[in-house]
Amino acid sequence: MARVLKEYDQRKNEILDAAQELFYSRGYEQTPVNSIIEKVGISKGTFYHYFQSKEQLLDSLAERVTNQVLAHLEKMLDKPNLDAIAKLNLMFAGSASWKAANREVIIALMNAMYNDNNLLMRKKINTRTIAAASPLMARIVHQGITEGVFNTSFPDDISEMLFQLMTGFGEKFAEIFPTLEEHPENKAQIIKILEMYQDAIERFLGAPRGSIKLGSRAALEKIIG
Amino acid sequence: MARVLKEYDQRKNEILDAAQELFYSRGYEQTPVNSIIEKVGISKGTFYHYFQSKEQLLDSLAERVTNQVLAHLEKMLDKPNLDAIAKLNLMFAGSASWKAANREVIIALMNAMYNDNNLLMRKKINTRTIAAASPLMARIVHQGITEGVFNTSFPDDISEMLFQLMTGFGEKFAEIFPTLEEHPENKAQIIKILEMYQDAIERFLGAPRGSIKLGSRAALEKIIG
Amino acid sequence: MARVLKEYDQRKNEILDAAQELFYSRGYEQTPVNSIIEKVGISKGTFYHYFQSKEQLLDSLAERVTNQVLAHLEKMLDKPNLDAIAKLNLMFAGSASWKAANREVIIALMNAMYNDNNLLMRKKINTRTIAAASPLMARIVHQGITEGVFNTSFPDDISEMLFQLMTGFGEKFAEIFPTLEEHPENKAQIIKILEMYQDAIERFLGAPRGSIKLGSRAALEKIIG
Amino acid sequence: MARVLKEYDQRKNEILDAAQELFYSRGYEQTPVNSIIEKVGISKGTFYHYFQSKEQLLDSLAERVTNQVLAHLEKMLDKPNLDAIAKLNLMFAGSASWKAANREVIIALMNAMYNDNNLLMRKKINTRTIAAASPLMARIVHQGITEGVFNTSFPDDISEMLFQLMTGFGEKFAEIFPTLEEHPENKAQIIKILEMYQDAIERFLGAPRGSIKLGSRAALEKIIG
DNA sequence: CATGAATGAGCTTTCATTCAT
DNA sequence: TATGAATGAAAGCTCATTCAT
Repeated sequence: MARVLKEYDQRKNEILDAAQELFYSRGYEQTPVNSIIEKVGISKGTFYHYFQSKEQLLDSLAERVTNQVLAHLEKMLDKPNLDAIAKLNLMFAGSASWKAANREVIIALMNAMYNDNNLLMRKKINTRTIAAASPLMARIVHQGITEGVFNTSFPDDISEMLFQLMTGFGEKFAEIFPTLEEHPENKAQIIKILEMYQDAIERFLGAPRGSIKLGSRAALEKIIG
Repeated sequence: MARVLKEYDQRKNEILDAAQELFYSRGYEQTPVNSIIEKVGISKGTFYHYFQSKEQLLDSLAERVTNQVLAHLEKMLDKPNLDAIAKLNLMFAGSASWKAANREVIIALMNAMYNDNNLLMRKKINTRTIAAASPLMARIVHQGITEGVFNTSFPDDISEMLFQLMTGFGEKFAEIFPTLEEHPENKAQIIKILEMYQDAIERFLGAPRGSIKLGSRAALEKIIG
Repeated sequence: MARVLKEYDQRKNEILDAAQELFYSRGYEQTPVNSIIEKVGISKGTFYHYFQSKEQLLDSLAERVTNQVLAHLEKMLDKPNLDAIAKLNLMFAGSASWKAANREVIIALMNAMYNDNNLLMRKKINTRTIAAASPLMARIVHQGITEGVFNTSFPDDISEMLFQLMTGFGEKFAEIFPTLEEHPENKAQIIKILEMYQDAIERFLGAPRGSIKLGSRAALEKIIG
Repeated sequence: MARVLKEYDQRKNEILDAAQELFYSRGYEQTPVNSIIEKVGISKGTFYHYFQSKEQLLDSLAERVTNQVLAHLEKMLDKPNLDAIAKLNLMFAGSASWKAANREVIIALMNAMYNDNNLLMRKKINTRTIAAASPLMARIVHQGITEGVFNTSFPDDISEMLFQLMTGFGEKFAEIFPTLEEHPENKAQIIKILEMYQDAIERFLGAPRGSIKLGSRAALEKIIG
């Protein structure tokens, strides 16, 4: 193999990129180190020059994804004059994977994330994201209470539960979405479930009926047709 | 090895028993078929006589566990003159793993189930249980609506969400519980979270404040001290 | 590869035989498991069916060699009417590798055993042999004391030292022997060193001058010419 | 890493120092080049600038150790008016590792040298030391013969055998010494074996009874208590 | 029904050494 | 002199599954 020298960080990210794609599509356990290095075009030794083990690579990956998500969230929420409900809806809409424009990408993403081969990776990313994002969300909940639009006795602990619900919705959506092509009648069910989760979050937070949007109707229509 | 003849089902259940214990304690992927047959005291050939593959064994196991849980639930709910809230609380209390009497057993169970090595098995059992138990719960929700104590527009879909919440509480509990020995101050947090989940379920269902009990206070005290 | 079924012990010994030959000729560390299985004509899995690890194979091998040596010694010494000196000389002569008839075999054996690639195996075999054979030798020493031909205050500990000397002689012999072809004048040195070791053993044991023979002169001549 | 320029020999010795420590504590085969360069704080390239290969480093190390030992011996024996027995005892006492003051250091040294991971290094150092020190010892033996206190027909070859015995004693000592803490009763055995080796050397050289001391009783007591 | 020897592709990891900079 | 990214052959080992008996 021709020797190609690169900057440390660049090479490291190349490996992380390749691993992310492969882990998403095949799962962590089902992805041999060999596949990763082939994809990057490096040798075994180079891989282990950057990561002590395959598992450590998974951790690095989870860390990177979490940081990206968080940076995205923080940037999005950095608008002082937004009210709590707007911020929350922004958060939901922003983190919703469906904002992506086309079906194929979404299906790929769904298969990637909500796949039994990927439970470990998902768990790691989820745990880290929840830990890091909970304070952000807690701040929004407090703001909502101050604004008089939320009403809950558990502003600091509630965020974890909200994440659970969102994850739950994500899984349910991922379960039904791929069936739409063959069973267009399921479209109604998706909408119903969306409304159920929105209703749940509203009740949870004691927010006004119809205030919470897990995604704009327009965005949803764009995807599920 | 001496040849031992046994009734087909008995032998099959012996294998399932051994596998269950090993999968719980080490995880599915981390348990080689060899360990299972050693534990049971049978040969390779015998194992593959009863199960086509290791994965098929996992499925059988998930099915068996689900059936047990379900039988338990159905038996428990087979009391026509119980009101919906009583039934729901019975369901929560019954499925709560903490009803077990002593700390050690609970810690073992927690480590068994809420362990990253066991994500796949947990997922399979969860999915099956939710699918099978949702109709049961839906019936209770409908009963509650009829009785005028519940108020929701999604009586048929809500049960899945309720299971999610319960699982979520289980995970949170499993996370904090083992720390109690060293940090008794976390006891307050467990109680707070319990109350949060109860509050959430009440709000979801539109049930009266204080009506839902994820477990009696007495039972909880018995365990967390 | 065609599946060839064999009895457990037979196959195990086939593997030990192959390993012994390879370890002797190349050394333990320098012999990959792959070479062993190729030589035997079995698969990786079969190898690990019989031995948990490569190191465990080495231990088994050392054990087998030791047992063979010991069985040989015990059989040889099982003559009640032999006096101590005769027994000891028998032991030396018997264990002397040079009793083998021809040069090539001896050179091969020498290279096999007294080779820096083989230090670990040699050490393991030595340690085991010494531990097992010391009591045998101690008994002879005691017999000699009783017969009035030996005189030492350390009859029980001396055997280990005797083995050391024999090993030492073996190494020295192995060092000089291969040079004889090119430097026939070294023949005298070998004889001198042989006499030195004999003299040393006699002095240790307080045995009569000229009583100890590490090998008959005739046998030696036969080999070194 | 900042580029650090040092005198060639100084840097080379730094590498040798690090390697010596690591080889002693982990063994040659078990010490990767990476560990050495990390310890020294240099790069891969620098290492290979000073040593062509890892094996060549081992040889350099063995050479250095041998030279140190030899220099020590020569300095010690550079006293014209000492008689042969005194010189020999000085040699034994001087090379005995137990002259070190405290248990911990000795145990560390024992573990370092008499460890199966270190057979190769030990062999190399031994071989070199024996080759270099034998003439020194032969001179002492000749002196002893002249003085009428030694009596042997093999003054020139005997030294190698003496080294073997000393090594043998060293190994035996290393075997028993670490057990003393738990089994104080082994102390008597150590003393007995010491006496056996002294007796052997005396008989060997034809030296007067009680003349040879592998170490002063006082020094021994100081260590084994 | 039961045995257990046999398979072999596949895994992760190691590490002495090279070489462009 | 010095750096450290890159190499890649080779290692030991795992384990679900097969099949002759």
